Amino acid sequence: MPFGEQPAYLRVANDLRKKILDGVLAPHTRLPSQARIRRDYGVSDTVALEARKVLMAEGFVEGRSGSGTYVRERPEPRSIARSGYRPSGGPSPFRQEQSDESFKGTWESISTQESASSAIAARLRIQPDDKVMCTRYLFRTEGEPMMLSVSWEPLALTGRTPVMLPEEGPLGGRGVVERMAAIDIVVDNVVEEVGSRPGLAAETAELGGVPGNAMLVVSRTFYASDRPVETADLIIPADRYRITYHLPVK
Amino acid sequence: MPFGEQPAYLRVANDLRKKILDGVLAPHTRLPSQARIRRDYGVSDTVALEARKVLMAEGFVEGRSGSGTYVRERPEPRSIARSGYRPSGGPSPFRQEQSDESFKGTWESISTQESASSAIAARLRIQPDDKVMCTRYLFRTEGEPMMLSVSWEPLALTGRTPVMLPEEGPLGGRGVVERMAAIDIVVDNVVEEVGSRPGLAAETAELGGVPGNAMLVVSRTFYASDRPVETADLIIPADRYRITYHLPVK
DNA sequence: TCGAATTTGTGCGTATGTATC
DNA sequence: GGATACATACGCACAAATTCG
Repeated sequence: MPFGEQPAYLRVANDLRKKILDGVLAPHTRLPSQARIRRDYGVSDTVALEARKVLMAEGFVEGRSGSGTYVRERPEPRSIARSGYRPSGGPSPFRQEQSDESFKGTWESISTQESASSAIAARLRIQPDDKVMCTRYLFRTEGEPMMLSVSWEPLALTGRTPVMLPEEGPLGGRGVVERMAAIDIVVDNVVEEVGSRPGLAAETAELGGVPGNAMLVVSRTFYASDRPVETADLIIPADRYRITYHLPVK
Repeated sequence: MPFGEQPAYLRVANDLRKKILDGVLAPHTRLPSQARIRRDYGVSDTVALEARKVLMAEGFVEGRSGSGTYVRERPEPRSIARSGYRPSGGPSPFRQEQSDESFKGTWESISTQESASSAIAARLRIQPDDKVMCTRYLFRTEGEPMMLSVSWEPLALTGRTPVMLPEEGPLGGRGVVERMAAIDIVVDNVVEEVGSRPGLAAETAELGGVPGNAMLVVSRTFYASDRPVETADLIIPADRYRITYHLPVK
């Protein structure tokens, strides 16, 4: 690569990106195939592959094995409502009610009993290696994977009660607040810490995208007055979703 | 790759990631070189390269040409409180920027009168090209740039009042809620939308980092009952900060 | 100061498996 | 089934940056 030039795979990626942004390659259309790129740009297979990888990492295109590489739609990120504040009186002019629907999708979950890591122990204010019930979720909306979630509950609270398993029994899948109420624990406040970090390979494999795509991570802890009763990490693709908080101002 | 297995480059990446997370490979230490990975894991050059690329995309390591691939330090992001809910009813929570420890710092600002873009007009529910007061902020904590902010207020509300300029006059720098109260507008709720996107060159130049580094973007709108009175974008480096909401559970 | 060895980053050609059409 | 396309994988070459004797 002579001085001052950029790598061939970036030159190809830049040209294809420009065509996408200019609308020459519209959403849902197929990118030139790897073999086609090789001929069109006079580059090797490797360069054509690397160029496609760049656009995939940037979220402009997605590869479908056996079919082709397609330009992705880049819709305005959808909002996920994280608090249900309503102004008192009158019909609410806000749209959170609709965003709430986004959580009405389907989900899969699996629960396992584990020992608390030091990080989780600190969040739940228990001792490391204390037993916790760990539940992993994959939420979908309209069949599309939307959110990964890992939840931890101290077994000291729920062990040997009907709500020990979050998704089993009469209150299965009813949420932390209702389940805890059933064993006389009043959940009355929650702390949510919102951050963003690159997605891990295991996460992007489930939610779509490639390793490194930005994820929104919500670390949520429910409290019964001052006592933590559940903590969870919610992992959400940052390019497709935003998180909305509606708060009163005192 | 037989059914049920994962690609070799992910197997290698997973193993190296585990060593980083377990502390076997501490920050600032060198990862095994590509040639070394090839021998250690019995894989090809391509696989070793791809594995390193995964870890680089995930932000765990950074490559230095000619020198090696090094484990990055990952400092725990600091929290920025965005809601001052107190179970016992403590001090008034608005204008966290000043009352909260994490925001004890300095800021610069500059205000200009502008015409509302269509996006801002929609957020403030005014007509495009209506006049707005636009104020740009750069917040610092301990001298470190922490947050960029751009705020818009409809001049139809504040024009020809003492609070027209957010940072001037007797209530300068006192926050939206107090300033609006001075002209008999009761700000009683706020919506914050948290998202993440790659930082633009202009933003990373002011906040540090390189273009493409993830930024947390909070789109905040203050309302007087259902009327928008101010909207702002807060732009925060995602690798250094998280945003904390403390909420009651109904 | 010089030069050799190492390491990353880029690039090439090829082969194979598997998904889709 | 055949053709096409993507994804993974192997082996190699070379330039640029760094390290070290």
